[in-house]
Amino acid sequence: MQSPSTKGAPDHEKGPPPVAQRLGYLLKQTSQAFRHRMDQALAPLGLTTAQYALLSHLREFPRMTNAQLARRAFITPQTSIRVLVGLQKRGLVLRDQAEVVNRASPAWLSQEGIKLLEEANLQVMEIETRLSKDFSLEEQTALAHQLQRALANLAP
Amino acid sequence: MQSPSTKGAPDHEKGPPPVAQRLGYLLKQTSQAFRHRMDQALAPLGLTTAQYALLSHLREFPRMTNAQLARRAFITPQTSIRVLVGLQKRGLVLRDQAEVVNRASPAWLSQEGIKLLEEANLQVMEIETRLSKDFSLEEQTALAHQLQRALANLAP
DNA sequence: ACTTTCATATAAGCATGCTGATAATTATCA
DNA sequence: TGATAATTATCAGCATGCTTATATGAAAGT
Repeated sequence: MQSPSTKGAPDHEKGPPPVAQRLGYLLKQTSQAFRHRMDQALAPLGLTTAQYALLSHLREFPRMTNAQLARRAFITPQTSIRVLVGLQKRGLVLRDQAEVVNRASPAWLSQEGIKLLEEANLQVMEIETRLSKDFSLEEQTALAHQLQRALANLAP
Repeated sequence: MQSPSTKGAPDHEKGPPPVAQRLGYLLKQTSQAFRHRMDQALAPLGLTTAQYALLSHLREFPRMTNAQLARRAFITPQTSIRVLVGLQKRGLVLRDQAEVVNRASPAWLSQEGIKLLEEANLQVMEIETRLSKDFSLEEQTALAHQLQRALANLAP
């Protein structure tokens, strides 16, 4: 089977490289694999990756509003509100209507939420470690820096 | 604002590092940004990133069946069939029921599909280039290799 | 004071990723 | 041969990302 992209031709006539070799594709594949592992590890706790992420952010910075949470997680507020309300209905996250100031309603973790998050952290750190298990410290920071550069390059 | 994860404490008591510093999170963020750029660039052509990926795979290896396509793209066949049928309904992808062998129905691009893909490629290669615009060739391959290693580490 | 602008919350709809099902066909083995 | 296993296509349902849209307070400008 011969791909049309690999036929010899002058550069200006050549199409794009095979999908499997592109950085963007590799990035997606790796990130997807990571997400998949996370979902599998968290499922027994009744959590998804997005829910775990939201709990984690809220643990680091309690009393964030939905808008702040969304900015921190780099998702739209419409996406985060759904996850937030879901966790609130399960009693893992609390929000006090009485505290609403400027239309913004701060959220924080319940005791139950903190407990569940800590259980989840055990699973997640294992995956996080596994991802870079044969990376030296230098390689880990190199990867992080390169991803940050790539991210910056993509900014508008 | 002080995160609970950054308080000084013996290692065995310390919680996980801040979310924003974790490799998995950075990976997701970068991949998401890339996907976002892709969706924006492809929208004027009426294509999504997933549709573009499917068209690209099919251009490289025509006559793949849905199952083969899914394996190549590392997604489930249930996901790819939806995208495939959508493209088929728009006439960008063709599948001949008469050619069904072993229950498998091969797919390929219509002329229109090829044309649209080639337009899309112009946009996409620009983003792909932009991602690594200030990377030396060595840095590019280093990033690719590290992502491949991480991917392998995550494999079951 | 009135209007225009801004930030927030939240709903709704679409695409894509997943899992869980079904049905059909082929391959395999007892 | 007849039962069991594997492969394929495809449906349905759920979560999460996005965009578009609405409502409501707060702030700023004229």
